[in-house]
Amino acid sequence: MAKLTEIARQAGVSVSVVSRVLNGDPTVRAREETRQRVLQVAKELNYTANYAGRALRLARSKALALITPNVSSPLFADLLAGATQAAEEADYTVLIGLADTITAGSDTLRRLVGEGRVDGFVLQRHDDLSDQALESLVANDARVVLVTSRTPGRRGSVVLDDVTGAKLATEHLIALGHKRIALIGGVPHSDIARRREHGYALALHEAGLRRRESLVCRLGYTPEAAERAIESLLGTGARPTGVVVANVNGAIGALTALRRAGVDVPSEISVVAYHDEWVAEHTWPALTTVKMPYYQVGLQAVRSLIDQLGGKPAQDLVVREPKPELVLRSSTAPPKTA
Amino acid sequence: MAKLTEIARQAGVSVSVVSRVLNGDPTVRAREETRQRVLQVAKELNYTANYAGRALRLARSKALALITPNVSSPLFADLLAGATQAAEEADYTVLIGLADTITAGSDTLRRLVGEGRVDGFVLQRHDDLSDQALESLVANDARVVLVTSRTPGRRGSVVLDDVTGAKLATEHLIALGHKRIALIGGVPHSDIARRREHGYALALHEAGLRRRESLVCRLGYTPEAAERAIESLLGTGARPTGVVVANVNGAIGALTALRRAGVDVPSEISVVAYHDEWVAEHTWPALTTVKMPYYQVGLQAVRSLIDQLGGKPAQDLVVREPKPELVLRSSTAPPKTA
DNA sequence: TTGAAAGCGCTAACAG
DNA sequence: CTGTTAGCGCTTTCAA
Repeated sequence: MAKLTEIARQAGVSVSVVSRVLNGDPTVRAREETRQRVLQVAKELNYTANYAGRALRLARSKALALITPNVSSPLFADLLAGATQAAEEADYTVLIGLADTITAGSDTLRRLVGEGRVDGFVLQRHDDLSDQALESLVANDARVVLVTSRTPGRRGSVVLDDVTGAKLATEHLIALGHKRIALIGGVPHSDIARRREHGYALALHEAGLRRRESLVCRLGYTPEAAERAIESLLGTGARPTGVVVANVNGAIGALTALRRAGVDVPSEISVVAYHDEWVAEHTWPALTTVKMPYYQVGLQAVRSLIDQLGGKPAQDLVVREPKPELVLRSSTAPPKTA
Repeated sequence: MAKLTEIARQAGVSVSVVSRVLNGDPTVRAREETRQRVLQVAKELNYTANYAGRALRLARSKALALITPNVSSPLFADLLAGATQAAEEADYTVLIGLADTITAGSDTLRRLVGEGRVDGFVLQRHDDLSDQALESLVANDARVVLVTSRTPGRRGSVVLDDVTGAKLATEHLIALGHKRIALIGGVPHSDIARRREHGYALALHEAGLRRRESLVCRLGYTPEAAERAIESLLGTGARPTGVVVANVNGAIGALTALRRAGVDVPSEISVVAYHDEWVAEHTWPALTTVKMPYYQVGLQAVRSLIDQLGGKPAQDLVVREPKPELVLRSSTAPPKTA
């Protein structure tokens, strides 16, 4: 790879001029002719700045890491796309890290920035990483922004408008005439789960419906957890006629469990899922979902992060646009007895 | 972050000693006492080597990129896990890149290594990137290994044993007594598709069954493509009683299309899919699949790559272990008329 | 308007 | 057994 000295030699100028011209240094004050010559030679030699040299000199890598518990989801793909977009705008590169290794005691994060591999990161916490663990990991580090989840006593996060989304899902069932509506939510101490549950409760409350503790399950977002939730729901005396599942994957599990139990969807029980992804179109019946603006979360998160790295105060953002959107498919219908 | 000079000062030795001790330089020949002191101080100061400094000096980043058209699949997660494992063994880091931007004219790849961000990459080509385009991109670059696909006239690849896998899927239907077996394969010019089709043909041939051109569709691996394939298959005079779909996602689309057409699976048509992933358990009916060793592909690919970077000649590998495995679920049964 | 030179943190060849 | 030092490619201050 061509380097600065090479360009300088061929263009008959010094390296410093080359560097300044190539970086569009505002104080270029180089003769236009010289400038053109430098650019010309750089192009001819197909110059690309050596990353390590620059990083060493600037003490900044211009790279960010996006840490997630799970890459293999279309939802993550959206998040990534948004993050990548924002990174490009600011000439940053985004690396992806698996959160498996991020546990309370781990110093993976500190190492990543300590080594200077990345300047900061966007962290999507694992659902069962406690608030304390999280805080001990990231403290008040300005080089981190949390996504989809946040933690008390710490600024720097971008989350979905979970309450509006969950409320929308619940309202859909209410509008269809359902009165006994169950919630299959996340694990008890997650703030995400709390917000979604709040949206659910809000919708019930506004409709004047009673919220029954026996109708809310808090086992988590996996298909298996939802299967167990359905089993317990079917075991109760007053079966729900509709259920909102706080996650698509859970909803898929719920459908499986209902089918196994011989309960028809939607005629006996309606199911609506939080989050939309392509499989929802291919389940049986096809899932009615609420689509959330994940792309925006990624976008805002890295913008925030870059702002923070630039010294701006950390913020806690809630993405409200585009608004949560109901995607009507076939898993919801009016209750039989309505 | 603590740096070498700092450690040297506190330990009362020179930087070179520190560097050698910390890197486990075989020629350490340092007094055990000195060694311990250095390690001690390094730990106290929580030292981590600055990445840029090292990369600049060594002219190697010790990082690899895994380039893929699609992160959002459990299959990719497996690949990644394998790659990460192998990378760790050799003290490399793996970055993930999206292949969207990798088109014929693009210099993204060249740039990545040109900048010195990565030393090489594992490339999973996009299905509709032609052989020529691919070759023009990677030429005979020793810093690249191709996964799941390969291209004539180029060494350095790791692929699945597609023919055995597809053969296994087909044999399963044959064993159930099916005679008219269709294939929903990949796009025509893909070498992956060719190998899978070959496995299918081989199974038919060994069983003495005739292979009918009207029963093989080559529209690609997406759910939509498979839906169209099913429609055309149902339109033909002699309907198949079993179909092997060369990809899970396609199989999910196939199930949707069959349901829409009112064709019962498996009583009227059996469906078996190539590749296993969690959704297969949750479709209706649950999909019988052939599970392929994706993890191993990732593992071997980065091992190969690291070998190549070390100057060893490029190889073309086929992963045969663990063997393709039939995962029996509910989408296959003997044909009605058997 | 341009050039010389220092120095980012590290490794390794060489000298003691 | 340990220290000195050059230099990787780059940016930037200072001088010309």
